[in-house]
Amino acid sequence: MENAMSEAYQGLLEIDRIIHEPARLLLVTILSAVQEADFLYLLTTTGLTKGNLSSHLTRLEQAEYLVQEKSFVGKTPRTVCRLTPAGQAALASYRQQMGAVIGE
Amino acid sequence: MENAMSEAYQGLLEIDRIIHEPARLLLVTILSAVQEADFLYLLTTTGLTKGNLSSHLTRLEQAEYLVQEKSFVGKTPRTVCRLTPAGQAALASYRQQMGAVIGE
DNA sequence: TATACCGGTTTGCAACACAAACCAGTTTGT
DNA sequence: ACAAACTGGTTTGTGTTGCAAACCGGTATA
Repeated sequence: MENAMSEAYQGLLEIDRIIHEPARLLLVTILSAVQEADFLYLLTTTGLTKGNLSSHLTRLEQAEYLVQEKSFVGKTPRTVCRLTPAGQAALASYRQQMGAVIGE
Repeated sequence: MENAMSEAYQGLLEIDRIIHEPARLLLVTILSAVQEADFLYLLTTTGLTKGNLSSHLTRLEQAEYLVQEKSFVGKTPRTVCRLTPAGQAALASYRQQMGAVIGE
């Protein structure tokens, strides 16, 4: 039983760090709920600074967990973000792993 | 509902980083199950390197989440670790917060 | 007397989360 | 018309920290 335990929990050491970071977990959790959100919406709902938000979005984009689509609304720029299937899968997997550790 | 959501999840940004770190979450999870464990037991069950294990234990000790009691068994040193009440409380609180986010 | 092990700790470094400074463009004030 | 302030972000600088490797005092082995 102790062996079973340690094997079940050791997965923690390989958990997805991209998602595990609290700010990004917050972002992907929000995005998984609303499908689509722009920079300013994420800025106010998360309370992150602009710099932080920008860099976390970039990191998630590099991981191909989300896409940022840049456009103009009238004359002001607008960035809208959406999770990719890979991002949704990564979040689902993370939830499952963490659920096993903290939960039941 | 979106407001309720964002408020519920924003706590993520203040989550306890001491516990949140995977290696330490693994350690406190194990310790919460077995009450007491020595360095070598933790070394083999976690698969951490000695250096890593040592520094994470030190960090948890500084946070007063665990105590390390050093003694000698015959002529070889032995370090046994046990969670403090504060440590148990911190883990319980962490589980609750993360459970709320990942949805159990 | 080396040599290798034991039970750890300390050191060195690359990664990174964060905030502050910055930037191109637009609107507002005078 | 010109400057100042605002908008929607990005880039830069820095302190922290997670990690592995080197190290350390002691003990058993050859």
